[in-house]
Amino acid sequence: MADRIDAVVSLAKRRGFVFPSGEIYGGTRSAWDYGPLGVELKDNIKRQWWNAMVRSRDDIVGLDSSVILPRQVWVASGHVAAFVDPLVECLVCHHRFRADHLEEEYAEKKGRQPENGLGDIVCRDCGTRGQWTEPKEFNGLLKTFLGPVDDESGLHYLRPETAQGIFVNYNNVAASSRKKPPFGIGQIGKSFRNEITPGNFIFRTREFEQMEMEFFVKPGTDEEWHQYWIDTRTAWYVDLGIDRDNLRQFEHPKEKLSHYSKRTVDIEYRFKFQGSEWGELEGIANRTDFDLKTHSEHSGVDLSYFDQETGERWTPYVVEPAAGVGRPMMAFLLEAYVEDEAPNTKGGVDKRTVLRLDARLAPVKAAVLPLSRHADLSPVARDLAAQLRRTWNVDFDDAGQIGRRYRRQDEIGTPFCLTVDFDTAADQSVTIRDRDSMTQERVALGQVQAYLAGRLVGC
RNA sequence: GCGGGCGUAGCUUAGUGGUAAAGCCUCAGUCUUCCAAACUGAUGAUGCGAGUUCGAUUCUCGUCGCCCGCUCCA
Repeated sequence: MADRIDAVVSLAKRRGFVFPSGEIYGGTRSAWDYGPLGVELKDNIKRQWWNAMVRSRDDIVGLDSSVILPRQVWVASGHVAAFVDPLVECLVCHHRFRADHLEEEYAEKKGRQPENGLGDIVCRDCGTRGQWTEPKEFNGLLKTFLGPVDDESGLHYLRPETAQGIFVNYNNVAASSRKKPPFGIGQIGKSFRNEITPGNFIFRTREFEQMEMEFFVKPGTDEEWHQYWIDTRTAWYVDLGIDRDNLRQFEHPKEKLSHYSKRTVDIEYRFKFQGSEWGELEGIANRTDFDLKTHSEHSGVDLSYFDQETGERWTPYVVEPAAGVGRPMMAFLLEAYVEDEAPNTKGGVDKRTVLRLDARLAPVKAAVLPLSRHADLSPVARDLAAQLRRTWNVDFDDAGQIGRRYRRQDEIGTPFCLTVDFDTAADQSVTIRDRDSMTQERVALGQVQAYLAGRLVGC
């Protein structure tokens, strides 16, 4: 239901997760800024990915490569050819098609090339023959010009994927870290694509962040590794709180595979967008030896591997789990968003909006809430918050009624609320309330740090 | 980029060719106040630009943004 998405988008803006970029100037299409809570959540997602994919494994190392690469990289990678499409538009129904696709379809159907080019081709949608605009180049790559002189010689592309930075550093990384296949290189960073239709909140944007890992394996073992990564990556989402029923694996049809891929499986989340129920979180592609081979050919630098044990020389195959950051973030928010009911002091029942985010993802781990602004409470509470802040992101809030403050924390997914009350001075304890179970425990001030550490494992 | 729909406080909604209204949120204050509903007060909007008009939030045009579709994919 789109209501749920609307509710999350609204919450995201109201509470400072995500803002439209450049809003005071009317906003710019398809760019979003991450606010104080958004940057924490996004950072937590990236940290969890990095921990799972790089830190906790001895067969994967990290990299942070440049957004700007030599132009030849994108020629070699096939992106210049694949991302620049000649598009034509039907003059009658205004639908757009790739000119080369139309001619291919014609040739496939009739067994011959169209004699008059597009003049022979019928619009797939409205049936009109030969009424097309001139083909227009549609470039999916963002351009920029390096150097003080603004001419073609300075033309560079912003990377449409982080992966190529890994491939061109393959030798550097393998040699310096003394890794040999099977091993991987992980990277988190921004990429840029001139998407024709950005939208659905942070789902598709022209500037976006990726978490990519290129895993280099011996040819012949690639399919096994591919399946391993499909399963491993799916389990990662489940571990961080996504219901397995809201995930599915989508097998790309052979004819729609990217220019570099032998097989690609997407992990999709049930976003329930209007018009499409499922949306991709992450694509796991078997890129074969396409990238290392093409860079070997274009650069003249040999990127093959000599296996000392068997005496064989081969170019590694690459299995690539490539995730977005914004997409999982949106999925985690949607998954966590619930409106439940909680009893109030008046004997009635209130609606409660709560983000049931995994504690590892929650932007704020704990909130310290003095029962009131009374002079006896706030100093103790501030000291406690300052102490905990050395370890976690901790909020302090003493404004207004206590119930309202609990709800505010629920709304941003804070797992624990610590309340300093009028007994605290006497018993040196605070009340710790759990977001999900709504249970309360009295914990001695000296034990708070240890109590939270036991419940915020991995944060 | 093209076609269609839509733009009033942070949110949800009123309203008018002549001073733009409310609820929620937010903020300040009161109250030994543990789950958004007490009391008092405060901030805050017609997306932007042009045209018609004595006067435009209202009518017209452009632009920007959002939604749907084409397309693309993390």
